Amino acid sequence: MKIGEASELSDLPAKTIRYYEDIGLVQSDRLDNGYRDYSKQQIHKLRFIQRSRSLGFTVEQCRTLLSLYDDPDRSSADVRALAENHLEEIEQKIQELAAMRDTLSQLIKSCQGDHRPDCPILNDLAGSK
Amino acid sequence: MKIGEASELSDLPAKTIRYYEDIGLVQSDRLDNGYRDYSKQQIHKLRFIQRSRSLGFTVEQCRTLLSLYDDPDRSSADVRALAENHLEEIEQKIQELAAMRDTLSQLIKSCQGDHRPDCPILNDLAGSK
DNA sequence: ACCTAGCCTTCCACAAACAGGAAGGTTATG
DNA sequence: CATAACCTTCCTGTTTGTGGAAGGCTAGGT
Repeated sequence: MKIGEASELSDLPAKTIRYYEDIGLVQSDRLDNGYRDYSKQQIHKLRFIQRSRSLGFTVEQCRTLLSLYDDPDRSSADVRALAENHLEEIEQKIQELAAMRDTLSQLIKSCQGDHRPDCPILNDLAGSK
Repeated sequence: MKIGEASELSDLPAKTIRYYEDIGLVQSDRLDNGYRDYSKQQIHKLRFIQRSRSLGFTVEQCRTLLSLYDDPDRSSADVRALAENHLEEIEQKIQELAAMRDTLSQLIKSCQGDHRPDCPILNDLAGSK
């Protein structure tokens, strides 16, 4: 199976698949003409990565997850620890964004948004109390 | 005032201030020895940028905000539109992260996290239903 | 036989927003 | 006069890809 089909099946752009190969995340076989050739196994890995990335894991975390997946002697505690770590980061990010959201919506509410230059948003950014 | 003090007053690393100058966001005067020299006005701008960045505006948005701030003929509607735009992006990001969080915490909950290799997290990533 | 379309290849450049570090100049102080 | 604490410029690396150039392979149509 060539990269175009692998792309559709894995829901990853061909360019991204080549990139993942570049950084050693997934290998590929080659046809006689030099085209990349993917087995079902490799498509499976690509989908695994796609799913992991969609949950926000970094590429390096995906690398670790893949190696855990490939290791029959893994302990689920390791996987869980990785996931918990990631979850905490996500939750922290949400907190930060929520704080921004709250401040911003306050500011927006207080701004008339008309043709006049007077603007509480700019006043706030400028540090005027 | 030299960059060290400007850094403390603006709560921006000196390195970042130099970077902002590089990309034309804030200028600086120079002393005879070549050191950067900042006026109160310029510190004020740096703080404006710091505050804007802390609310998640991109550097380019900061550039626009600064130019609006400097323009006495601006209309507050323009500022407000920019802020609303940004707010929507933040809210969308929060939605995405919340979805990740929900999925992840479900998966974590379902995983024993012990010495055994059996792991629902990996199973999910692998696409097994 | 030739042309075109649609695949595929490699390689290079760019994105955002800085951080780290090298190599070296300046200034105040002990 | 040496040292510390500033400051300077310049180069590299980070993360995760995307866009494009230049060119090879293959099938189908005329």
